Parts: sequence; C-alpha cells; structure tokens
Amino acid sequence: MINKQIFELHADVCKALGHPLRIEVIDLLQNGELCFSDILEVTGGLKSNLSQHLTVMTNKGILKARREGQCNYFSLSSDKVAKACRLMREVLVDNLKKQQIILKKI
Amino acid sequence: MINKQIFELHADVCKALGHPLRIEVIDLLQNGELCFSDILEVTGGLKSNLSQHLTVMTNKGILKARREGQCNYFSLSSDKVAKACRLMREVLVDNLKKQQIILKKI
DNA sequence: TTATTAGTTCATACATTTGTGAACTAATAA
DNA sequence: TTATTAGTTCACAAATGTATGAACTAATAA
Repeated sequence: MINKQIFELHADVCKALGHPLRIEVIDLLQNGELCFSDILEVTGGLKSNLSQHLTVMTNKGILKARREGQCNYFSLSSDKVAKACRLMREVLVDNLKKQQIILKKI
Repeated sequence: MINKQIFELHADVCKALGHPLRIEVIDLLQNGELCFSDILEVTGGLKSNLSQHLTVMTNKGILKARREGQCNYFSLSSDKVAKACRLMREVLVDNLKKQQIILKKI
C-alpha cells in the first residue's frame, strides 16, 4: 500500500501529542510564545527532560523555535495543533461524563 | 499540581492516535461502522494485533464497539476524533510543504 | 579573561508499547 | 453433537520511548 507511508507520518505527528508534559506545553503556548525557562518554571522537572520533549515537538513540526540572544522561544507551529488538542480534550471530557452516568446507575 | 492528572488523561486519549494502524482505522471508519473482519481485510496483518489495537481505542473512548451475532462492529465514538485527526493530517501536510520549499532553495 | 546564564546533548537505565503465534470463547451451521 | 466462523486473550520477545544527571556549547556580564 502506498498509503501506509502516509499513515506512518500522520501517526508520527500525532505521537507528539501523546505525553502529559507535551500536552501541558501545548496548553501553555496557546496564549503565545514562551521561552524555555518560563515553560520550565510552570511545568517543573528537569531541564534536560523538558529540552528533549521540546526538541521532539519541534522536529515533528508542532512547535516552532526562535533563538534570541540567550533565550530560546517556543510557540505552536499553527492553531491547528491547539484545535486538535482541544477536540481531544472534549473527547476525554465526554468519556468522563459517560462514565459518571454509568456510575450513577450502579 | 491538580492539573497534572488532567494532562495524563488527556495525553492518554491522544496516545490512541499515535500509531499508523490506528490512524488507518480512524480513516476507514469516517464513512461509518465496519465489522472486525472488514477492517482486517483492508488493513492486513494479524487479527490478534488488530484486535488489540481496537481494544485500546475502545478503552480510551475513541471507538465504540457493538456486537451483533458473530460480528463485532466498530465505529468512531464521535466526529470530534475524526476532526482532530484531520487537523493533525493538515499539520503534517503543511510541514511537508514547508520542507519542499526549503528543498527547492537548496 | 573568567564567570554566569540558558539551554542542549549524551549515555544509560528503566518503563511502556508493539508484534507474534498459540490457545481460548461464543455464536451459528451441519 | 461436532465443526466452523469471528474474534479475543495470553505470554513473551523485540522495539520504542522516557527520565536522569553529567558534560557540553553559546551568549552575555563582570
């Protein structure tokens, strides 16, 4: 299949959403760009770990990086990422609501 | 942080998109429900493997399963999943276009 | 020049996901 | 009852992803 290659690339971009720290970063950057240390201050954890996650997200094209002097600023590559992320959050919320309804029946 | 739990749940739902076979299944189901063997016929591979992927997607609430006699029918839990998936595909396509432009400059 | 800030890269250990084939279950047909 | 169809579950090996701390680089300040 010729399409299998597309599915691999597509899944690869989607993988960039599949980690709690990366979701947190996407959430943070919805209000505009932030530099590395600002992101680190909010998320906590090791800087090496954050740096690696940001690198992955940038390589997969969901973040843009812009260096200015000592600082490295990160932003979402497009609003499509934020939109997709919000839709998946809605899917989560809908699931949790359904589970609540099931819970009440028991 | 109280939010960290949300990020974990959110990432967990997003993880369900991060595999080529699962992307292919989401693509397939955009036209409506299909039973297991119909999906297998299109995607190929081992039935045990497909079954496990479908189970994960169902558990994470992005697919619904409906048993009818011998057959197990699968469908997208909501159009939000399909929409998010299409947005991420657009992100991929935009990236590939940008790479093309860079390539031409070289 | 030396020190500091801001972040990246690397090696490695650890954890999670994935693929595989065999064994299993549940529904229907012979 | 026995066989077949349709799919699930299981155990385990292989591959991938993640966290950690130490070493590194590049830009600015003293």
